[in-house]
Amino acid sequence: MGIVKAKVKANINFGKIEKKWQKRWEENKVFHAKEESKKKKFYSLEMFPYPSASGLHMGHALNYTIGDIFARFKRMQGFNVIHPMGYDALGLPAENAAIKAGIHPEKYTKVSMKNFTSQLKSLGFSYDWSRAVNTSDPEYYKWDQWIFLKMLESGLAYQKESAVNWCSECKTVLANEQVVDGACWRHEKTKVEIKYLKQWFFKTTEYADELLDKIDGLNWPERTKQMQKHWIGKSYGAEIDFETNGQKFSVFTTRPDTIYGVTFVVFSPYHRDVEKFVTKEQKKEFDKFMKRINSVSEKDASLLEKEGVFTGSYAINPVNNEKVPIYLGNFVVSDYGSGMVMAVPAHDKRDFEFAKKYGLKIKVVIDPVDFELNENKITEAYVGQGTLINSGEFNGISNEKAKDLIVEYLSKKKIGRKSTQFRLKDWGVSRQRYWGTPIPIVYCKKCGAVPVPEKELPVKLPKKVIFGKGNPLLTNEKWISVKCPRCGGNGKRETDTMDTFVNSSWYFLRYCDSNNEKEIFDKKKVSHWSPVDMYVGGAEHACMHLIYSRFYVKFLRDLGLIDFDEPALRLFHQGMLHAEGGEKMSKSKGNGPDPIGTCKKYGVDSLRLFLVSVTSPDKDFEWSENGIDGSSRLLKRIYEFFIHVKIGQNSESLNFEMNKAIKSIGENIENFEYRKATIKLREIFELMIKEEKVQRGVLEDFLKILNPFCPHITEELWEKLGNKEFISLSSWPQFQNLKMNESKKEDLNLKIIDTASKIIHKFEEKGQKIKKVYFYFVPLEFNKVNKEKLMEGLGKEVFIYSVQDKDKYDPEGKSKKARLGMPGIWFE
RNA sequence: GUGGAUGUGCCGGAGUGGUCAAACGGGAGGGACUCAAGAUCCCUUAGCUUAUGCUUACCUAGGUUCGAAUCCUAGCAUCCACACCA
Repeated sequence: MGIVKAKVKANINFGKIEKKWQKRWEENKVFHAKEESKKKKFYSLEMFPYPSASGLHMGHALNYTIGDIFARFKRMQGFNVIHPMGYDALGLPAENAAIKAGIHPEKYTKVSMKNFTSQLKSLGFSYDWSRAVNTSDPEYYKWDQWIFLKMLESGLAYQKESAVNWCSECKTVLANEQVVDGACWRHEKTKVEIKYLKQWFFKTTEYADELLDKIDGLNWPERTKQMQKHWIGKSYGAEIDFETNGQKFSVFTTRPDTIYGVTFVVFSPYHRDVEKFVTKEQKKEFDKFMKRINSVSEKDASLLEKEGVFTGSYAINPVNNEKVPIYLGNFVVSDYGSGMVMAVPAHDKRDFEFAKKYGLKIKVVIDPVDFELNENKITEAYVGQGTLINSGEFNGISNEKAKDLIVEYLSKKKIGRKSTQFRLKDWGVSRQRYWGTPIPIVYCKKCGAVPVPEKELPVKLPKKVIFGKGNPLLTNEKWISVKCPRCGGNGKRETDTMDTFVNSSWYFLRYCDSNNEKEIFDKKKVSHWSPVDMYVGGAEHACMHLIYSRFYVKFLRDLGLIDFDEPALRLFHQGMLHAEGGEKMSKSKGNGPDPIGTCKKYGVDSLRLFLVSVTSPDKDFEWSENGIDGSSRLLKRIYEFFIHVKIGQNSESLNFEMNKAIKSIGENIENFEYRKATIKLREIFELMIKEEKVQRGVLEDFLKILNPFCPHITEELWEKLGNKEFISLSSWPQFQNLKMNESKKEDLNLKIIDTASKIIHKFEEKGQKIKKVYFYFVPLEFNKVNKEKLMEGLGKEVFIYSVQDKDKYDPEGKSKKARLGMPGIWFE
């Protein structure tokens, strides 16, 4: 019999309940978003996933749980919520699978997406699946191509030569991530070479100022904003014209005040004109140097020690006509400024290091004033302030002042000018691979690069290509050969595809009208739902994706397609999930718990609750099997309680506490303090089970505040209470100012008496006699206290004031200490 | 190096200047129920000790205050991001 009893007790079957409600939600289109609603809209979005073959991982589950809780909460608050999901389906892994396992990327992606969809559905997220987008669908990337054409028309898309990583074995370009220790990921022995290809760029720099200026208006995490600012990196300085072999080139500097201290000039090895400067004598050294540099990834380059080589040429400093040697240096960034720097070793750390290494001259031009800087004994660069010396007519001027004066002087002489520079580069969008959006361009011998006409879009990816050698698109001759759209002559298609960040830069707009076949989206629909009100995703996208989408939105706005400036008003980054034991989770180690398996074992609601109750969602946390067991236990107890609870009048204090919980949990969710909310839920549950009977309203309120976290079990219990409608569509309980105030007033008096007598006791212990006690209350509380009670409780003469009283007796300004719950106190 | 964040008991973490030996969860120990296990429930979990008691406690050192985990100053440590941007 004991076994039977146990069975009855453990009667909750999470899996069955989950399936039941997921099916009902879907059948009743509970989470479909419709424009006609009179309610205020709310756009709740999580970053869409790349559908990889390995399926959903716990990080996804965390990301989407955080977003789903928010969306469900907003829905209950009465907003018309749009909460879509889709797939960022184009990308390298699918192509790698084709190369390594012979699976066509299309098939790989289809299977992965199907798998993702069923997994996401089984986790009970409240998505409107009817709006799903798939970026590998020609009906989607058609609009990527359309935007490309618009960029081209606006002069924002252009071609220029740019360096790429090249593997001579694969005969293909490698992404930075495919470069491992300077060699190809598939051919360890094949060193990566640098090749220059003509590639397409988007002029992100055109919007640099706006991208920078609008950051402050965003309700985004501070560090993300900081990162974007740094990424855009606006700096003020001057361009100065140097001359060599009769050719002028301008150098950007933030330190024009040190122009007289230039002792050499350094070019980036990737500078376009580098070879022009290399003399015959230095050719050998130059070649040796270039061989050592074998990745375009500046990350790699930055790990190298400072290295350089003399070109054999000299440049002339325009202010004093000094001849200085031209070097190449691996620390100079090719895309920043003009790809070259004037080196002032005495006053710049990097230049100093370089000069020491190659025995170059060091010339001091700023006198630190409080100590002497000797050129022969200098051990590190002096980057501080001071007075100019060795600087011709500018000697004796403070270097800060000299900055402006020298720029003025340069402009007058027409050898330089004021300038601002951005670290932000134009966005190179060409990728020499298959599984991306084809660039809608045809090359014609007569007409050059000709855009494919809009009505011929989409340019679809051909299915028949060969993977593994070179760019797969080059292997389909039939697809490549087309007539030139302009002259009708023989042309060839562009075989580069676009960076996949292109696809993700505007997907959130397409969600608003994802099935539109006629246009990119309906303007009205987008302006109804957008911009995104709440965006949840990983911090790793702080720069790339989140800048590119801001850029796209500004561009589409200027095209007149949308009427707002920023893609997402509020942003939240979830924390990183670590495997049990603290290591990073990785597929290779196999130490990541699988969300689907976990749900089967403990239930979806248990997982959801656990994911947000360990720590605050923006902090990293460690997976714990025990922890989820704890969450699961709580849900079982809740279920158990609801099955057996007697409905009837409960204590007044439970009503009061429930009311408080409604308020604070609502605030907690709004601020992503999910953990605190779950703590309150536990507390209120503990109070509830102490009651003999509980009112129906209290039970329902409890289910409602639990619903965003645990939607399945709450639907089930909601129905068991006799409700016909979905709890997911019910409204968040109203917070009311309940009575209880009476007793609170008592509390305040008692509390003050208690505290004050403690202090009095201390004073009197020290031998100080106290006769009078003065209290200074905040105005709100001033009326709530009772002077007689205080006198009685303390046995002293009591004076009470409001903080605002002008003629209060307050010798030590104790009234300033008053706050809610505790007055300022002064004794005599 | 630059920018940001953080330091609380065995662990994860709440925490408003007084109600803090510090919520909640996990872990550990003990007990109840059971033939037993699981589940569930109860208790304990800084030290002395068992008293409405004392001592030591919220990174360290100072300070403000009648009173500090909470405010200020300095230091130390940890984490994250960007890393040679001229």
